[in-house]
Order: sequence, then C-alpha cells, then structure tokens
Amino acid sequence: MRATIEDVAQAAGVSVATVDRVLNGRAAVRPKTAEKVERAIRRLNYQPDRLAARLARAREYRFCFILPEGTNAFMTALGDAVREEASRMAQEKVAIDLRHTDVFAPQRLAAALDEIGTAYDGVAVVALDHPRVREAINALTERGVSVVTLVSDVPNSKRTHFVGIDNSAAGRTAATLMGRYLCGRKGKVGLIAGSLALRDHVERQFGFEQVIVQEYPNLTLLPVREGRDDRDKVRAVAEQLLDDHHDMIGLYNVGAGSGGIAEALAKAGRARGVVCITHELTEDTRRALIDGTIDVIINQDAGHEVRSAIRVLMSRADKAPIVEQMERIRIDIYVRDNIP
Amino acid sequence: MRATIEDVAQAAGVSVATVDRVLNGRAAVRPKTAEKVERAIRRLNYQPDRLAARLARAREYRFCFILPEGTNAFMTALGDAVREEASRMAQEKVAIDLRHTDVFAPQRLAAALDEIGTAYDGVAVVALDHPRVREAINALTERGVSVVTLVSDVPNSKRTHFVGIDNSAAGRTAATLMGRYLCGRKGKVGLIAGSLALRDHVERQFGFEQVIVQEYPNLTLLPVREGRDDRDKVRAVAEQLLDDHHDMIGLYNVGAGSGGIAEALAKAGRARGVVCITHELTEDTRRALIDGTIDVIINQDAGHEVRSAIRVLMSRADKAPIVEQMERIRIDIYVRDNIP
DNA sequence: GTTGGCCTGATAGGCGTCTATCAGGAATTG
DNA sequence: CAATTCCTGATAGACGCCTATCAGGCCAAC
Repeated sequence: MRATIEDVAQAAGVSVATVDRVLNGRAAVRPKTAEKVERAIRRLNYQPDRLAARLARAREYRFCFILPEGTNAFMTALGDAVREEASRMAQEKVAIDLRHTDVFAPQRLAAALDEIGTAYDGVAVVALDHPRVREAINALTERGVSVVTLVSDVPNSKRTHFVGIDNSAAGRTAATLMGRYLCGRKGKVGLIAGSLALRDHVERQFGFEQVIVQEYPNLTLLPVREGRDDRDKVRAVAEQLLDDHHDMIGLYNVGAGSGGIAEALAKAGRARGVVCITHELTEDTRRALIDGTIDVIINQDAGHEVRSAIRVLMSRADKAPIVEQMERIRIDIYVRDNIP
Repeated sequence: MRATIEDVAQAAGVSVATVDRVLNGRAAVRPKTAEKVERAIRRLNYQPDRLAARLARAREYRFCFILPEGTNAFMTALGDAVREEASRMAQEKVAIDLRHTDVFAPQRLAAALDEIGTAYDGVAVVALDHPRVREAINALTERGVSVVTLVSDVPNSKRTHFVGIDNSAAGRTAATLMGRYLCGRKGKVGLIAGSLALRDHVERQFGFEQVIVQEYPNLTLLPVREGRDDRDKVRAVAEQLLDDHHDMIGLYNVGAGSGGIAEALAKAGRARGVVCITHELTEDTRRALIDGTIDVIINQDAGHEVRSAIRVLMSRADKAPIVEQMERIRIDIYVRDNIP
C-alpha cells in the first residue's frame, strides 16, 4: 500500500493539516516541525497522489497556443493538432485556446503576448527571436504565467521550456544525407529559407553549411534565397535557381512551402537529377516523396510537440517535475518507405 | 462545466444509481429506462471522469512484461524501460512485473504464458510466431487477460494489439538508403539475421530484398546468414562475409548484435568501403555510427514501445478506447547527426 | 498579567465516481 | 388477488487530497 497523507501525519506526530501546510506552503510552519514532516515523508517515501490532488483541486487549467497566421501546411497541421488535443483535454479540465498572429511582425506578436495578461496559466508560442518579443515573454513569466516556446526558440528569454527539435542538428542531418546521396559528384547545391529572422531557419542553414563545407568539398553552396515559407514564392525561387544553375545537383529547403519546389523540379524535368531535401511532412511533400521528386524529408511531429507543450505546461501548473527525456522532440527522417 | 453523473440522472429523470447501473452494467435495467439514460448521456455529452473513476475504484492494475533472456543490447534497453516505467507507474496504482524467458524456445515461452493464469490484468510479450505460443496467447485472452505483443507479432492470434514497428517497411527503408548511398555502384550486399524464426526479422529481410531486387539491379544479394542476435557470432559471420566477398559493398544486419559487425569492419579496414546499415540504437551502434563504421541505424524507441504497451493495457483494463494514431510506433532513422 | 501574534490541531465539506445495501414500488406469475 | 420476482431510488461510505475555518496553546512584548 502506498503511504497517504495521514500516514505521514501519524509518523511525524503532527496533524494532516500541518503536513498539508508543509507540502503546499500554505502557511508558516516552524522549521523544527517542518523538518519532522519532511523526514517522515522521506522515510515513508510519500508522494501525493496526483489523481486525487487534481480531483480535489477541481482546478481548470487554462492554456493558450499562439501560432503564426497564414496557410503554411506545417502550421496548419500544428493548429489541427492543437484543436485535437484541446478537445481531448477538455475532458480533463484543461481549456486550451488557439490564437493566430503575424509571425513576421514582432510588435504584433509581442502585443498578443502582452494582452494575455493573467488570463491563462500558461502559453505556448511559436516565437520570433526579437528583443520586443523576448521582453513580452519575460514579463509574462514574471507575472507567473509559464511560457513555452514552440518550434522556434527565444534562447535568452526566461521561457520555461523550448519544445522543438535541435535545428542545427537538423541542418547537419540534411547535409549528411545530401552528401551521401550525391556520392562525391561535383556540383552546386541550392538553399532556400523562409526568412532569416526565424531562428530555426537560421540554425538549420548554419548546420547544413557547416557539414557541407567540412565534409563534402565536392559540393559548392549557392547563396541562400528567401522563399518566405510561401509555396508560390518558393516555386519561383526554385525555378530561378534551376534556370541559373544547370549544374545544380542538390537543393535543400530550410523552410516551408516545399510543394513549390516539387512543382518546379517536375516542370524542369530535373526531379531525378537533383537530390532534394525538405522539411516537414505534409500532403504535398508526402506525395513528392513517394513519386521521387523529393528524396528525403526531415520532420518534427506536430502532434508530439503539442502534447509535449501541454504536458510541460501542466507540470508547471501543478509544480510537478517534468521528465526531460520524455519531452525531447526527435528529428524524424523520412524516405519513401517509412512514411506513416 | 462538464456534465456529472448527477446531471445525467436529473436529465433522464432517474437516480444516479440507475445511471451507474447502465454505465457499468452492474444490474438489470429495463430497456426503456436504459434508453432514457443513454439519450441523456448523449445529449449532455457525458463522459465519466477517468480520474475520479480510478480514484473511486481504488484498483490495482497488474501487468506483466515477458522479455527474452540474454544480454542483447536492445532487449536490455527494453527491460530498462520497463523497470523505469514500472517505478513511475507505481505511483498510479499500476504494478508491473518483468519476467524473462528463452525466446528461441516456443514451449518455454508458452509455458510462461500459461502460468500467468489470471494473476495479471494484462501481459505484454515479445513473442515468437509459433502455434504453441499462439495457443497460449489465445487461452489468456479467453480467460480475460489482455495480451499485447511487443516488437515481434503473432498475427493470427487473438492478441489485443501489436506494439511495434512495421518491420517490412523497416526493411524497405534500409534497402532504399542502401541503394541511395551506393549510388549505382555494382557489387554484392550481405544480409545477416538473428533467427529466421523471429517474425520481425523475416519481415525486414523480405522488405529489404523486395526493394533491392526491384529498384537496384546493380546490387547482388548474398544469401542470408544467421547471427542469432549474438555479438560474437555476428562478428564471426561478418568476418566470413568480408573474407569471402571482396566485392561486397553493402551490409545489412536485420537483427541485434551489430557491435560485432562494427568490429569486423574496422578490423578488415573496410569501414569506408562498405555501406553498413543496422537496427537499434545502442551504445555499440551509436559509437560506430559516430565514427563512421555504421552509416545508418534504423531504430524503434524502446521507451515509447513500453509506454504504448502500458497505455493499451490500461485502456483495455478500464474499457476505454485506445487512440490508435497515438500508439503508432515510428521507424526512426538515425545518421550521425540526429542521434539523441 | 494582559494583549496580540504565531503555530498547530481538529474537523467539516467538497471533488466525481464506485460499491453496497435496503426499502418500496412495479411488473409478472400462478 | 396474492406471491413472487424484477427494477428503481435513496443514501452512506469510501478513494486521497485540498481548502477553509475555528479554537486553543504557546510565546514575546508591553
């Protein structure tokens, strides 16, 4: 049988009320008494029953997810995942709201964060690394609202936790696969990013370039182009690249909108001649992966990220420790044979 | 506010006792009354609070994991994961036992299953696909003990669920990476399996051969060798292969004991000349991946599998539905840049 | 010694569900 | 119509913890 709060009280020679005061810091307890209680807790290896605690608290958790607006497929998937989890969690007294804002406008994002005030117990946000945003995050944290950055981090802020992949490792992964798939052939490799203001994109690019330069001297990197995560724009950029560089044998898209790349490659008839690596498994990229236009997709699982963010926020809300190792988001590699 | 059982009772014009009888089939209820209750449930979208239910039931769940004995690194990792989850779950009134048995002996495994009797609410087992084992699984199921197969399935049995990866897809994945890494070079590819009695190994081999034959005519498959998942034996087999075939440019180990391969490759000085793909991320394979002896590792996450098995068993135990999509185990691909 | 503040104990009531029991009403049988 | 059997309602008491309140003991300061 597990020890209950009553067992602890008895063992410590105090009342349950006092044990509770020690456990939840509800009121001042004389150090000597507290010490007795803590010894009893350790001795009995007492751990409060989280189920009973949540039931008793009858507490509503209120969380808010702030995602970029727009129709980028990955963000849509993230939004869907949020909605899905929201309805699942509703049964457990967890209310989750979903808001959208313009990613590329730091003031707007910061304003959205500011107006959260204290209406929520926690916030998960796809953030932009900008002083104004960092400040808004810090302000929230100080008001007691825990903040989790999602997908793209703001490293120097006081955010509670970052839920997402190691983006420079993701870039290195792409580079290694690019290098291996090209087997020493000489040629140029193109690089497309969404925006160089997004930290995750910059980190991926960094990791990619690092490995290509060091390990694959046969490959020449072309200057990065911005595609703004927009399918049509990405397509245009890709067409331009293909047109300008007939000796381009590899193409890596750091950001979203990869459907445009697939189109450009197919149209140019160079789907086989160019090794193409992109991020995020969506309808578009999935199809392109199956038909061979895209060779590898690096993915982060939106569902996992959302669930992880919620777990972290919940743990913070009831002051429970988080299991770090369970919250690590993996860098998934998909080739056409292991897509789910 | 969520509807409670009392709301339902009131809406249906019956007592809570009756609602409870309908919900838990505790006693006979007149069809007409039951109908009223069910309508009220649907109307209010009532769902029993699982936390409160578990608290009230004060029930101990008892589960048992049966793993192969021996020191194969992956199985050790699986065992560690079981122990870790066991201690985590102990706080939630879930008792998990861990037993070991000889995998390669169907009678022993079946006997172990038989003796479970009804001491547990559920069993997770790394199974051998053998009639005797199948029968033991069916017997358990019929006695009301839910059985989950772990890692290796017994497809025609009445097991509740299979927790593990799609092994033929894993084999195909390995083949695609092998084919791409070899870039059209001509040569032989070796194949090592643990035992051809293990369903997961056979399936991987099948998937691998299928893709190599269809897509990479430049590659010639050597006949499969058995390594018995034993590091030393695998090493011997690999050495033999390297010795016999100087034109072997690829090597795929379907089973465990890949540390032996790394040694053989290093010793023969052919780490760079042979593209090597193995399964399961362990200390050995991880090191070999980093130093370049192994090129790709296909992995299934032991922790995820154990947690998934527990979730499934718990759901069965309190008759809750399982979220299929959450229980899908992914085929992880690791290159040296994305290892956790 | 009185006053006030600080600690502690005792206890009630609640969270949403399960389990069990008992009594009485309804339906069925002969 | 009586005697059963079958359903249903009411209710108490868990499960383990939280929250709040009140009373009383202790101590220090005035």
